[in-house]
Amino acid sequence: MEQEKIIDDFMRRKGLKTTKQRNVIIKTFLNSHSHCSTEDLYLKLRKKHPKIGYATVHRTLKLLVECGIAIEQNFRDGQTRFEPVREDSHHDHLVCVECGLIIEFSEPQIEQLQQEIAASYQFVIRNHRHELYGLCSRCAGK
Amino acid sequence: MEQEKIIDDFMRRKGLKTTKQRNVIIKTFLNSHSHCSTEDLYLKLRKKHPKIGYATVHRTLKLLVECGIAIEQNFRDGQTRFEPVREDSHHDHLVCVECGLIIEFSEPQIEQLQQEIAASYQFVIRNHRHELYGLCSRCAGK
DNA sequence: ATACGTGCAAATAGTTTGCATACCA
DNA sequence: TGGTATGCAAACTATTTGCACGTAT
Repeated sequence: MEQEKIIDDFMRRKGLKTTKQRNVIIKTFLNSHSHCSTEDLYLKLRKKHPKIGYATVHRTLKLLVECGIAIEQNFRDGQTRFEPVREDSHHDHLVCVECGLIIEFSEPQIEQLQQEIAASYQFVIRNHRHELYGLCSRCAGK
Repeated sequence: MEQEKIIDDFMRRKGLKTTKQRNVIIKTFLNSHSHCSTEDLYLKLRKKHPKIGYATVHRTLKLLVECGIAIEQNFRDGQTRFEPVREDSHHDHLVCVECGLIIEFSEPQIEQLQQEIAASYQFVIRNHRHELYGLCSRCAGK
C-alpha cells in the first residue's frame, strides 16, 4: 500500500522505530471511516488492545500529521479530529450542526478562485479549511 | 450606534442587566482591531480596569455571540478568537502560519458556489468558515 | 547496547462553573 | 427587594509531558 511506504520512509528518515502499537494504530486509523478524534480511535482500539495507551494513540496521530498522511480537522465540537489524506482528491466539508453528519465535497472552481485571491495578496497557500455549517436534509426536514 | 441598539434590545428581551463592566468590555471589543481572544481583551482591559475579571470578559464575549454581534473564530493557535460582525460585509481569512498575520478577503463567486453545493445536497447553510493558511508576502520573501 | 517508544499519571492550557458578595431595575 | 452580575478560585476538557520501564534496531 502506498501510504505504508510513505510512513516507512518517513520513519527511517527520522530514525523512528516500528512497533506493534504504531502498526495497529495506523492500520486502524487508515481503515476507520474518517474524521475520528484521538478518543474515538483510542476507544475503538481498546476493544482489541486493552493495554494501548491514550498518549500513544495521540502521539501516533501527530506523527501521521507530520508525515503528511493525516490532517487535523476541527469541527467546532471541541475535539480535534484526524482524517487520512488522499492525495488525489482534496475535499472540504458540510457539517450538520444538528446531528453531526459530515459530508465531503470538492469544487475545483473554488480551489481556482482561492489561488487567485492568494496571488493577489502575494500570499503562498500551504493549505486551507473550508467548512459549511448548517442543517442536513434530514434535520432541515424535521 | 447601530450595534448598541441591537445589544440593548437583546438584553431587554432576555431580562439582562446593563453594568459598567459589560459596557466597557463591549466598547473596548467593538473598538479593538478585531480577532482578539478572551485573553487579549482581558489584558487590554486590565490596564484601565484592573478589577475586571477574566470570567466576566469571557461571559460577555459569549453574550455578544448570542446576540449575533460577534462570531467565534479559531485559527489553529489553540485560542478561540472573537470578531465583531459587520452585517454588510461577510469575509473570510488568509492566515500567515509564520507571523500570525490575518488578512480578510471576500469573494462573491465563492459564496455563490457554496450555495450551489449546499443546494445539491439539500443542505441548509447557517454559516461557514473558509480560511487559507500559508505564508504572507513578507514571510514568503525571507 | 543504546536510543527510541510505551503506559501511566501528572501537568498544562483554555474554558467554564459554583458561590458569596455587589449591583441594577 | 429580588434577581442578575461579578470576581475569585476551583472544576473541567482536551491535550501534552516526565519518567521508569520495555523493546526495536
